Amino acid sequence: MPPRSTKEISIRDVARTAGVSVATASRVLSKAEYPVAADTRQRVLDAAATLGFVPNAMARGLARSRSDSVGVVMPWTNAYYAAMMSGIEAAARAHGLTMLLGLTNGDEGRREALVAAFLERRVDGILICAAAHDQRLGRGPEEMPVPAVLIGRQPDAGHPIIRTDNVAAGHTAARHLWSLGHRRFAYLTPDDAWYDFRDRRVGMMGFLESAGEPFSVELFDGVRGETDSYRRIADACRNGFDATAILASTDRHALGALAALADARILVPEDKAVMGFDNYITSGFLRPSLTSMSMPATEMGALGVEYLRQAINGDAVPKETILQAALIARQSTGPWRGA
Amino acid sequence: MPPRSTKEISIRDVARTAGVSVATASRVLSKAEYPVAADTRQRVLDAAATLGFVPNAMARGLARSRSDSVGVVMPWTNAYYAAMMSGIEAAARAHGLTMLLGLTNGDEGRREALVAAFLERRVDGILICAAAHDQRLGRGPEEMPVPAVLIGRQPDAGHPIIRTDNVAAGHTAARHLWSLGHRRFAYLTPDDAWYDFRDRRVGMMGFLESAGEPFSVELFDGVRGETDSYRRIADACRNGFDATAILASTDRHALGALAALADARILVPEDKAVMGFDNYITSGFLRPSLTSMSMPATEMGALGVEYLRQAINGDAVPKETILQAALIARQSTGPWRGA
DNA sequence: CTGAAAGCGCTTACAG
DNA sequence: CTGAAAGCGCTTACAG
Repeated sequence: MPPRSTKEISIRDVARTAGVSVATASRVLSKAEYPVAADTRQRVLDAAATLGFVPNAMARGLARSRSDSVGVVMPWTNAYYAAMMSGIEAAARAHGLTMLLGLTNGDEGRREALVAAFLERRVDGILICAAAHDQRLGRGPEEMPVPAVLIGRQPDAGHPIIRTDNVAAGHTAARHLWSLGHRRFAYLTPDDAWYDFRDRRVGMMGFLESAGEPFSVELFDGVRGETDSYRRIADACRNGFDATAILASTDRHALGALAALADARILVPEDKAVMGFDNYITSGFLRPSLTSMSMPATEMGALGVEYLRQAINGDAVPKETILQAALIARQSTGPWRGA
Repeated sequence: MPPRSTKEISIRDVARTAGVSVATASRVLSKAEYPVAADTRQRVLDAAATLGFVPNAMARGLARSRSDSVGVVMPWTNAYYAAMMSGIEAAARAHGLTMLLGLTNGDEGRREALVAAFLERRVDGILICAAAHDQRLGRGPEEMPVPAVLIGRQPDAGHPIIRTDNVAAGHTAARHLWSLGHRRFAYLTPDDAWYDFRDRRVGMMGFLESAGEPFSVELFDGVRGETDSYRRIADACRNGFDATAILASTDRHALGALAALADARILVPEDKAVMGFDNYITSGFLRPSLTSMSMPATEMGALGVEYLRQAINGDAVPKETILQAALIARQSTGPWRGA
């Protein structure tokens, strides 16, 4: 492999070829508004094109103290975060920002390492997408030399935050099941340490307690994924599982539950109803199709970048923005035989 | 919002505080191996810590002509690419590389724009993850000032490429269905323009033609997603659909087919078998669970970064690396009543 | 083991 | 409308 030429062609070469100063070349190349004689401008443009000039963003960033980039820290790349990422990327592109992506893979200790790395790269802003379970407080605005925006419920570090009203989502979900006649509920969740899952449960309980009729709730916690969910519900079915409405804290949990019920020959929705959160793209094509609360992941991502841009421009940003989830009713919740 | 202090604390401040030259400060701060007197080193480290020094990666990159970053262009953030991204991010982190991410959203014209943007940022290498349908040739190694690696089948632009043997995957899939007794096949696909989907079909045909017994294949093409897939199979069911083995070019297509069959009261796998590609995380929890060919997406991503690193170091990289998909047999393909 | 100095490629007051 | 020059914050031969 031949060594790549050590000297890149620079704005100085462009200036020389165009017969102008570097200052002028810089102006036509990057200050659209700056007044430059038309023919001078053209000469510079031609020279740049001929030489195949590719401006060096690091040099530019160094000179301007601005990198036109944003750092994004995310826990994983599951469907929920993938949707968020898609919203972030589109908005970043729209604003001419490059997106630096870092994943914590559930190790929230890595979050600070990622933020530090982004800071070395002098990103203009940082987007921190919650791993819902982290109780740790990240650095606050004082220790953060650039604007940061949080997406998803997480400890209040003092940055603007965008999140979904999961209490309301849980409330809506419970009300939907209740309206179909259900009074005996089960709630499937990994852990109360995950804000979103706890909020959904709290919302459910809130509705039930305000409904003014007797009800029961069986809590299944420590449920990690679809496999866990499957096992727990399969076990329950063998031991007189009397809940008729299973509210799963995610569609993936719901999927495990649906599979367990199917294998136990329990009909959905005739015998028991199942409902989840996230409205995974696949959920409408399950049989029975899965009722779910659709989360505004893409919107939160796009809004996060928008806020970041505003903050970078020195504009004010709402301290807390709360979006709502939407009920997508499907076959898994009704018509229910008991109703 | 108070204006952020315009002057960041620099290595010069660290040097001054430590009572050494900038050169020495630089050496202890970024050349671990460089011989520096122990106490001098400590003074620099202390000064840096006290001042809260955060090295400026743009300045560093400018001086070293190296950014320690890689650009990644991806079509979307669906589950397949999300897995790939996860592999890329982990490998990049392991090598101390920052990942810049750009999405084309299916608009392959944007690929070149992304590459150009990455080049301005002077990434050390570029990973181009195929949108399988693009026939356009990207820039070749001559027009690419940094190493590039392609992931996924795409036109040969001359860069090292890592891909999955989809012909073999199609072959394996067909053989699996054949071994269960199926002779009448259907293949569901968006379009032959997508290399992966065409290769899977070609592999299937190759197996069938070599099997030495009569067979039939009904081709469903132009099938875009699960909704399309549902409609097409629902239609077929109404019009004497005689294939017994439905091979879908992705699990999402398979999902639509499964739903259509369920709604038409056609039993899977008793009456017809269904099989897909991708082995989506959910496929094992469908009822019937879905047999699928598992793609090495994460591995391809990780390997891509590995190759990039080698190329950046000037080491040779295999021109073409072909990984294999794995058969994950589940209920949707058997035991089949006809066998 | 340490330092002075040139250089990386751009931008931007400042002066004309 | 244009240019000379200083500066952004680091690295690295070169010399000692």
